[in-house]
Amino acid sequence: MSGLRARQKADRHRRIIEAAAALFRDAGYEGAKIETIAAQAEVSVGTIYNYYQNKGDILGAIVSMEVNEVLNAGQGVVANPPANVGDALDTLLGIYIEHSLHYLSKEMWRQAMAISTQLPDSPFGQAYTALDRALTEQIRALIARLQAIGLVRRDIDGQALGELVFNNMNMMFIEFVKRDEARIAELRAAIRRQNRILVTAIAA
Amino acid sequence: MSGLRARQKADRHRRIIEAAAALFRDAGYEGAKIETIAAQAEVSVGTIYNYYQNKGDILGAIVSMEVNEVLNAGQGVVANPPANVGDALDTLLGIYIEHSLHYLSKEMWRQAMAISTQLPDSPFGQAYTALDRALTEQIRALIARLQAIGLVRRDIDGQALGELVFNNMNMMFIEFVKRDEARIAELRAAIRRQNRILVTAIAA
DNA sequence: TTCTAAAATTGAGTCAATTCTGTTTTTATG
DNA sequence: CATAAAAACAGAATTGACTCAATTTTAGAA
Repeated sequence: MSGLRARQKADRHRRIIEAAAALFRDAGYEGAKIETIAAQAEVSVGTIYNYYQNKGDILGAIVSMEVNEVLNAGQGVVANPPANVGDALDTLLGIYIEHSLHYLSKEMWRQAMAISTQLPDSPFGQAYTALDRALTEQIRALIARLQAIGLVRRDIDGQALGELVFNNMNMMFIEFVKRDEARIAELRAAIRRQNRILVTAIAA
Repeated sequence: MSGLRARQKADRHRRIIEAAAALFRDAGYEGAKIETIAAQAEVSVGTIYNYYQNKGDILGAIVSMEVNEVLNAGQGVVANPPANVGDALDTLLGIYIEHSLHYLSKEMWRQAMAISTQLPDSPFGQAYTALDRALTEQIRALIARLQAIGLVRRDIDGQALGELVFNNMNMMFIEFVKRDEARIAELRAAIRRQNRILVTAIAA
């Protein structure tokens, strides 16, 4: 049961994703027609829908890969954070933000975010929510680490703080991808300014 | 130039919105077909597209009315806030949240939010961004008021704090509308818990 | 090898948003 | 009042995501 069929399946998955990624990049999400993706991937339209529930799920698969890379990169910071609360947060969030436009254009992010709120119960909608949670959890882990080191007061509610920091960054990121002319440097500066309030409140 | 034509125009606008609102409520956003809205409003499909760029903009008009009511209600709190930082924030955000499901179902919110990120440059996309800014501004105004009264430290960056509070609430609200079973009371409690960190940091 | 049931693929067909083009209504002017 | 230009309307045609019944391919038993 794991021979030819499984190999073909994996291969078709890959071909579909590659075709879609290329087209999303070149023509934008709306501009990429399923029919064209199917032709590029050398499968039929029906087959695409056998692999993904809808167009959004194809984008979802690409987004998930991207965010998982980001999560991986973040691990390093959590394990070995800068010896200063503000810098630690800035470094972790900086990784998230700088990585974010590596494979995905702002337009792709806009679509992905839109789909995840529009269809929260679709495979991608659930995956996206899980990714958000994973990012929140990583921030919370960083805070816990800083508390352990003694850089953050122990009596701070780490869970609530992690949510606050993530929610703020995420909302700022949403606004960022909504404006094509917005620059990463400005985004990071704005978030730093907002976090400064927190940093002074929680530093040990 | 301001006689019959203008009156008919206003009347058609009203009829379209009323028909759409009723249908969105009964059949959901996706379930409401433009053709049906047109029939209900006694105009043709083409006419609807003469008044609104797309289906989302119709929903947008409804959402805007709702949010403007909320902004109005918020004014009262800003003018006369509870004599305690935590309660003041909780009261204002509480008004936002409690009002939010008055005319709009969670499904309608999901669609509205999705459209506003998907098409940030459409009429509704821009209007939605403006509404977000207005809410942020109102929170900032409350903070300024609390600083004037002496309940919040004067050296706090009111702008950044306002953004932080709004962004966190908004993100929590997004997660709230994504889960049909989520309850308002839990949402408010979670936000209160997050804000507690801020409150202790900024109270004079 | 040959056969059969299960799994997967195909692509023409459906459905609903949006566009397009010709017609009608309104306004402004002589 | 007549009339031409401008604005708005109607609804048929287009478009593109998604479905589904028929066909093909695969796995494994005989």
